[in-house]
Amino acid sequence: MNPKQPALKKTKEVEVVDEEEGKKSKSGPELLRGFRDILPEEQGRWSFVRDTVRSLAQAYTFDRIDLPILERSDLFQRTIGKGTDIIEKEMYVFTDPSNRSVALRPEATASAARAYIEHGMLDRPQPVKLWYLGPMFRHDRPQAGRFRQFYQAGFEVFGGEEPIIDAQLILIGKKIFETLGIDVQVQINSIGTPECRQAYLTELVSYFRQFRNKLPDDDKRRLQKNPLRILDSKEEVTLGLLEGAPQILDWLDEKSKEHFMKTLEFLDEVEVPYVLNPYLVRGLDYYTHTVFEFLSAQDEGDKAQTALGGGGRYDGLVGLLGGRPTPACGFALGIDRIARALADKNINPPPFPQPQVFFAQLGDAARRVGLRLYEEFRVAGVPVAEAAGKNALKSQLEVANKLGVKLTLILGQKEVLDGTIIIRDMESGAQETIDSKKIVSIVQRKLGGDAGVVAATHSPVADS
RNA sequence: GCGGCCAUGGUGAAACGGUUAUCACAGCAGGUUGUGGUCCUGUCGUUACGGGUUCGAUUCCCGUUGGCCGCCCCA
Repeated sequence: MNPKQPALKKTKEVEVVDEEEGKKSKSGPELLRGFRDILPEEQGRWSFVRDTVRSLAQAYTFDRIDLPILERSDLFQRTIGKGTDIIEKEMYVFTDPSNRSVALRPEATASAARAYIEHGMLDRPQPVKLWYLGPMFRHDRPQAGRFRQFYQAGFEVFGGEEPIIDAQLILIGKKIFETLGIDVQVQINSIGTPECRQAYLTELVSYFRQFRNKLPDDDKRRLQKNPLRILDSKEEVTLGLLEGAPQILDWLDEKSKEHFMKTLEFLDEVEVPYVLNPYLVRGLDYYTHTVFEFLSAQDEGDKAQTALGGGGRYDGLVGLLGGRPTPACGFALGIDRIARALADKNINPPPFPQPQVFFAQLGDAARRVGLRLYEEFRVAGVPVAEAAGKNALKSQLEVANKLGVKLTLILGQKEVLDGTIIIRDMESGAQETIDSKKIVSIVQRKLGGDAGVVAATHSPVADS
């Protein structure tokens, strides 16, 4: 294969040139830590997840919104909370060429709130229901089901304070998992308003202060930094102490209590089972009232990476960002983890429809005619596979065989001259030569209903 | 960010101080002229990278990078 030689040489040269910065010399290109490629063979599962999210979003009349991946870094610093890990050590923050501090979004709720304010969505009929899907970035230590670039689908409702909104969001999440065939447990809690939470925190801290010397280091640190987190400690000692600790539900004001009770009632109404988890707290500062998580029901016991989604109410967020105070509620789903859960459960979504027809050509005259034929088939909605780079008929048939097509069309010099084409049934090996003008309709007839299947199922929308 | 385990071709494995690193699958090229699914042959790796110990290293040591697991945290 002569033509390959120069190409190879060229890539080598390029590599050498690229070396100036890094020390890595002869090793190939490498993925950045925590980043990954989602390969064609995983796309079936991913599309299944994305399509399910999309269709339920539409069914519940949410409007799609696409938000930028890069935002001013203070958007996240102000909303997520200065003390949180996300802001303190996980955010990709850098200075852009115009010397502005920007960040790769670690989540999208803040962006959605920003968009809501910036585009005056408060002038639209409330509540405004938005959904999105896209990559998020956190510089966390990678682990199974945890990547530095990961995908989230999110649902946000702005401008509604009714508990029915909380309940419906939970229902939507639950339905998405149901459709996908994944069992999840809904855990729910209320952390009330910032005011009653503050009162509770004071109480909680003073409770644990008595046992300060007994506490493990991790929990001492939490007590200092983010006392609420002590609630989901895994330490034996702390778990024991927790039993006597004040419970947040007892500290909720009347309004918060009512909101929570109503949310639960609505959930009962639509028969969404939930587990009341008084220790459930979330990592972002902006939450108020209802918080919830979707946990993989699979492997209880060890809690690692089983949170497939979570969310809650964030009534203060829009106001915090300078908008008119607007109640809001939402949740996000971890697409990577869901895709992984499907793989673990061996749930294989309907595969991408494979082409049923293969086109084999011999010589340039046939290639030329083939190019035109290919268009005819495309217009007729019949996808045709080919191996245009190959010359020998034998190797083209090998490919056709591997693809498992029903029919192979063979076009050589002779057929081009005669205006015919050979159609070969791959199963029986039977061949017939037919008028090339009739080929599309004959193929359609031979494929019966199958040909049309192809177009429908998966719609490749960029990034969604 | 902390701790532990690991790293052999595209994939899955073998060799575990000693001659040209073995096997399977996949890929590519062939087994004469225009016909697939079997078969045969060839080809595909500076054993992740860098350094050290040694007469000699895939095998031992150190560093880097990456993966996995636990913690932290989160989706």
